Amino acid sequence: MIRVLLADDENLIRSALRALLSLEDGIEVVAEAATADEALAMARSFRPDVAVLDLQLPDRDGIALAADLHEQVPGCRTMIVTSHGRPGYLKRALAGGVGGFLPKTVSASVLAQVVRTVHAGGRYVDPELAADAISAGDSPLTARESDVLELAAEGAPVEEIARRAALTPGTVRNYLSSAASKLGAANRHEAVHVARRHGWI
Amino acid sequence: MIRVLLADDENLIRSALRALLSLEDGIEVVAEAATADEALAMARSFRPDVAVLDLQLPDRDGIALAADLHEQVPGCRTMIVTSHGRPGYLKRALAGGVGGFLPKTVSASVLAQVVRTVHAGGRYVDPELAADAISAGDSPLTARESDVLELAAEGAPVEEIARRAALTPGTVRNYLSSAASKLGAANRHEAVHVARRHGWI
DNA sequence: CCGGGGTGGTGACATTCGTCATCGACCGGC
DNA sequence: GCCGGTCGATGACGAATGTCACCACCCCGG
Repeated sequence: MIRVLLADDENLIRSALRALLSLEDGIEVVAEAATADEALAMARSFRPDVAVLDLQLPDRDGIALAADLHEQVPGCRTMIVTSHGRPGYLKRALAGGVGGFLPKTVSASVLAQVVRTVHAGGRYVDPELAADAISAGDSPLTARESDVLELAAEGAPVEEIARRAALTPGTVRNYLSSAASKLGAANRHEAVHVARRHGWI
Repeated sequence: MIRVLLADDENLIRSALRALLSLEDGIEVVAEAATADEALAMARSFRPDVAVLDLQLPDRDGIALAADLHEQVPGCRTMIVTSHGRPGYLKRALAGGVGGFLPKTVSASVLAQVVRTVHAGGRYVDPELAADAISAGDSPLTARESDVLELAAEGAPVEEIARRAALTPGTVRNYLSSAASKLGAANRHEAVHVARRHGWI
């Protein structure tokens, strides 16, 4: 019997997934959590075999949670289910030792199959997401460029970004400018959109 | 027996909801659709009592779909389930005759109860969303301001917005300026964020 | 019929932003 | 030890943007 932990902030989805997985032979949902912290606590006490995580949790993202789980609950394999299959996330997830990465558009039988695959130590990535990730490639941005672009995401003026990044306004504009040109955007706001679409910020 | 149509682009969620609702007495899922067009066609042939719609469908949003359903499939009541409970959407939905509006964070039992309430001709709105909507109030933007702000959402320069809106760049700047000041934003990009958060665009 | 509000426009002005050249410091690899 | 890349900064220039004042038109309600 594969013991599964579910982590998703949406109650409805969570209980729905539970209902789905319970219909499968050899799979048992032993715990549910709505936040990453809750999931971590649950995992420590219930010791599940596989953790099925949503990518976006209220307190932090599923990738960070997976890393914590691997560290604190050895023997618990992880897989991520998400609505927004940005290529960058997939790379980060795989680099973090996540065993499966699926969009929520897959069918229930695929989900159950992937739970089994991951439990057996295998890996599974949705073919379409994989294709996106390969064609999208790595982020061309440097670490600082990503930081600054992220701070620009809310539409704040350069001066505020500078304060929040502890940089000179001039430097901020340089980074934004180079980021925008790397992303083929006309300005930083379009650059934010491009980077978001690729999962680079 | 309440006959239900499910419309959600995410296969997993859809079949999970089906599994959930099927556990309830007196509720039967008679059709599933992944797009608005598909849902419309399904509804015409299956004549469901209640349509449970996702807010975001690939071809158009759940509110527009609900309007089409009311027109083309009389006797079919509608309710919307969503991950993103922006206040503006709720208002638009209720104005469009939608009977129920829920976030996906509700429990399965609430969902089933709301299906029954809506089927009986009643209305149900998640209390928290209702509170948000009331406190958020109406959009302070005029029709044109909203249009222009929406075109600005992708970070396009003023000139492109002007072309796409068939306006002079100067006029566009006037609208954006007044929209930003109404929203308490320092620039149009921040204004876009504020408007998005409230569901006004 | 008059006023107010929304729409669409013009012109001017100051500010912000994008771009570029250039500089120094630091770190890694060859 | 030198070279290249990233980080951080400065200054300068032109273009884009935000802001304001003001105009005209239309429509609707009082």
